[in-house]
Amino acid sequence: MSFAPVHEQLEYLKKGFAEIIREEDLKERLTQSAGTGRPLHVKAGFDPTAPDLHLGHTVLLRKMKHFQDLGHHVIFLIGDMTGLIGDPTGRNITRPPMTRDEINRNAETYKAQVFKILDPAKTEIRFNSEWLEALKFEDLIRLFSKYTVARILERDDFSKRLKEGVSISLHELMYCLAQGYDSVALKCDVELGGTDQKFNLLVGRELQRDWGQAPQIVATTPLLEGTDGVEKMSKSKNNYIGITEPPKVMFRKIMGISDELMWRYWELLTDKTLAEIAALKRREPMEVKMELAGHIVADFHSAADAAQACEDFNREVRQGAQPSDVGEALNTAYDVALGTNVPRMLHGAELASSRTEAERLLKAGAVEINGERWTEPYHPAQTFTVKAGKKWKKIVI
RNA sequence: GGACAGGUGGGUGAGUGGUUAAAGCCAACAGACUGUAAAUCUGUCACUCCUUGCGAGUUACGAAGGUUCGAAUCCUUCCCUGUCCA
Repeated sequence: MSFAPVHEQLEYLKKGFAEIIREEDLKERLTQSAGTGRPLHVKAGFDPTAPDLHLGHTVLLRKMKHFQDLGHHVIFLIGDMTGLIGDPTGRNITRPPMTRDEINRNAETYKAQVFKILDPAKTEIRFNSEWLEALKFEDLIRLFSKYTVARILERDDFSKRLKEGVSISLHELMYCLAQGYDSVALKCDVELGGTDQKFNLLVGRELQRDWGQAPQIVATTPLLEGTDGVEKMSKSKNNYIGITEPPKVMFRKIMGISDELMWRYWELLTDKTLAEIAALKRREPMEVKMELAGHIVADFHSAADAAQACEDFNREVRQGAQPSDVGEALNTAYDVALGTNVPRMLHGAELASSRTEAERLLKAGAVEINGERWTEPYHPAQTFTVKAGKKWKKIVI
C-alpha cells in the first residue's frame, strides 16, 4: 500500500479538528506507516443510544472519511457494552440503562446510516462486547487498578455532580476505562471523538502504555451547535437535523438557523475551504443559506431532491402557498345542525395534539380554513383545506 | 446502623392549610414584523365535554394511606438522593 506524502496527508487531516494530541506524534505515525505500508488503525466509538444520526454526528464521520480517503483503516466501533453504562460525559444525572434489545436495534440503524458518508469497503464495524464481555472479574480488578479515583473525579462532569450533591453510581466511573480498553484491544493508532470526549480518549493513551503499546493519537472534532444556535446538536434537545429526514424537512430546518450559525455549518458540514467560505460572506445571506441547504440535502439525498426541496421552499414558505403534498384526514366532527366542530376536527386530523390545544390555536388566530382565518368553534362546511400554524391538511367527509 | 437535609409541571425554581392548574425565568407553540432567519413585541403553554363561556368537569406537586369543610403545604409508612457520624 502506498500513501500520499506525509505533509500532504497531515494538511488534509488537520482541517476541521479542534485539537490533535499530539500533532508531532501523528506526523511520526504517518511517516512510519508510509515506511511500512501499513495503514493506520483509526477508531471512533459510538454509543448505540440514538437510533438516528444527525448532522452533529457527521462532523466526526466526515473526518473518519478523510482518513479513508488517504487509505487508512477506519474502525467504526459500536459501544454495545459501554452502552449499558451510558456515557456520563456532559451528563448531570445517571443515564437509565438500556436493554440488550434496544441496543441491538439501534446498532442496526447505525449501520444503515453511516455509509451515507463512510465507504463501506474501507470500514470495519466492531462491537466492544467482543472483548469486554470476555473479561473476568480478575481482569477487571487488574484494569481498575490502573487508574485512581481522584483522577476520574477530577473530571468536570463528576466534580460538578459531586459538588451539587447529585448521585454518581460506581459503574459510571468505569466508563472511561472500558473505552480506553477498547483502544488496547484494537491496538489503535488514532482515536477520534468530539471535544467532549477528550478525557475518555486520553485514558486510552494511558492504558495502552500500561499494556506496552504506543499511545494512540487523539484527535477531537468541534461540537456542532443545534438549530437553536446555543446548545450542541442532540436529539433530546430537539434541535437536531437528522440525516434520514426528508429533503423538504431538512431544507426547511437549515433555512431556520440564524445567519451567524450558518457559517459554522459551512465550515463543519461541507468540504469548502476557509477561503471559499470567506468569499461567500460577501454575498446575500439568504441566498447563501439556500445554497448551504441545497448542499447538505444533496449530500444525504440527491441533487434532484435538493432542487425540488429548494423549489418547494420558495413556493410554500416564501410565498406561503399551499404545499403540493397536503395529507388528507377524515372529517368525523361534522354535524348536520351545527356544522363542523373545528377543535375536534383539528385534533382528529392530527393538526393539534389535543382538543384543548386545538382550541388554543383557534383562539390565537393560527387556523386558516380555505384561505381565510377562522376563529369560530363551528364551520358550516364539511370538506375543506385547513392550515393550523405551519401544518396543512385536507379534510374530507 | 445513627443524626440531619431534600424529592414541585419539558428544564430551572418559588410556594409551608383556602381567589394555586401552582409565581418568575428558560425552552416550546401561535400571532405581528421579516428574508418562515435572527432580534423585538404580544398571546398561549394539563386533559375532557359542550350551547366556546373570562363555562362545566377531571387529573397533577416521589408513592401509598391518614387528619381536615379544604393539603403541594400537617401526620404515618415506604421509595429515592445528598451531608455528617460509625
